[in-house]
Amino acid sequence: MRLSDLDLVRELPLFRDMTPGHFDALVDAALLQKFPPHVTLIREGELPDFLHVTVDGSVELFAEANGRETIIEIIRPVATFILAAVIRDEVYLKSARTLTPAQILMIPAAAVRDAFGRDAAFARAIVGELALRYRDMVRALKDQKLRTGAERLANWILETDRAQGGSGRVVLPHDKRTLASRLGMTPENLSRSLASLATYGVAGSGREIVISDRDALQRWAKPNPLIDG
Amino acid sequence: MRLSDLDLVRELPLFRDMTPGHFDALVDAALLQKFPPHVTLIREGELPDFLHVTVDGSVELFAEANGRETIIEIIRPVATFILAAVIRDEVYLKSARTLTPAQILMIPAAAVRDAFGRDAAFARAIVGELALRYRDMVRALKDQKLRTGAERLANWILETDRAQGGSGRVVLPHDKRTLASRLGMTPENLSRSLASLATYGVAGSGREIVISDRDALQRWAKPNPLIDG
DNA sequence: GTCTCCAATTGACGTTTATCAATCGATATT
DNA sequence: AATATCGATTGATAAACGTCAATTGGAGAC
Repeated sequence: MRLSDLDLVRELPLFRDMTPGHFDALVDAALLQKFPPHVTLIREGELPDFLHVTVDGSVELFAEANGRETIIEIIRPVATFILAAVIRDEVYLKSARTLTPAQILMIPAAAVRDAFGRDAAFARAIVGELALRYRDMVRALKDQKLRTGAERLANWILETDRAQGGSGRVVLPHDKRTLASRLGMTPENLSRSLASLATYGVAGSGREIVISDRDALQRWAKPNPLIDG
Repeated sequence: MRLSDLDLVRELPLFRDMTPGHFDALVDAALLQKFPPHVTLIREGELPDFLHVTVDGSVELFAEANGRETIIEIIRPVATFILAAVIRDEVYLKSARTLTPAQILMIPAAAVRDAFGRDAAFARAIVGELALRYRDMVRALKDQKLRTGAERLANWILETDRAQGGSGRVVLPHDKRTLASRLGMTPENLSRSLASLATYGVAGSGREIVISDRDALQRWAKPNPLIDG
């Protein structure tokens, strides 16, 4: 692993306050692997072997039922995923697949549980991380149950603009079909919803969306800090 | 607090393995209060003061946005709620309101955080609880995104029958409007969905639902252990 | 027992969303 | 440059869901 990558992992809230020796033990037991795009890393229903850390590239966590499939969340560097399954040692509820070429640090589940017992700071960090993730899921559920598709899209645009610096120019981090699945709609409806937001000064072309009248968009979308974060 | 109630709390996975002294300290700092039905205990957006434990009665956790309102989950004895907000010391994302007369044990947030630092077993239990709740939220989100309203209802009936002993007679634990909100639909649509399940041998009358052909219902509802638990 | 009240149901209608099919358009390939 | 490819868009239609209004029906009040 490149030193710079290791530093990035070290600075994650989950690992930041660990005793150096314990952190080294985790990293020593870990594997750093490169994957091409569209590779399945994890299949829902299987038991967890590793805690995964996305060092580079992005990963979609999705779930299937009946013939349908939906993206639950998208992981981008540097972040961990499937922590809850590792902690409980129960089957994955989601599958994981690379969206882009990706570099993933895989830490054996047993090593994580061991470090949890030894390192109080790590234990605290795990609790904080789990509570954060829980809250993210609550937000996502509220988003889904309390908003229409167009509203979810509008608020996603506002939120993503904020995350990208607030310039009013949003660059889509992936496919529109991927975004549609994350937002809980079909690609067709994403297209139509985006077109309908033109009324509020939103113009999309290719992978770029321009917000020309943020006030109008906000008035309509009613962003909510208890949903959008 | 009655001894039997205290025993019930003591047996919760969250407290079961605590050192007796630490548990007593928590309980000493706590308040046990009785509330009438339909009383708001917590308002979303406020900062947490207490970890709540439902000792008796049931509590709905709900959220509002725009003019809409939806139930995120329903807490029944004996269980804790809003643990994640207490851990992170961040605002509630959900409001809480009694559905029935209820007895609630309220443990000061500071005491919980203190016990977390002192008692390793308690820390482990908190992690387990949070991971469990996280997974419940993932399941709920999958339920919402991957199923239609009628499918959610059918699987809720199957799951509730199982929880009630599998007799094929399900007794609704609350209002139909409450159930509708939990399932993410309107009361009107719940009515219609239930009526449509007659095709698969489901008959509802008042607060009782009878499953006369479980196989047919299961074939149609396609229950999924990675959603329904 | 009758009345009142309110949840539940039913009907009619409009909106939101999904599905199927066709077309467009940008990118990559040869 | 012509062409193949695939994501994105558009159109038409149907299913799912929400809303408004009216009615029903059962539990509690008197």
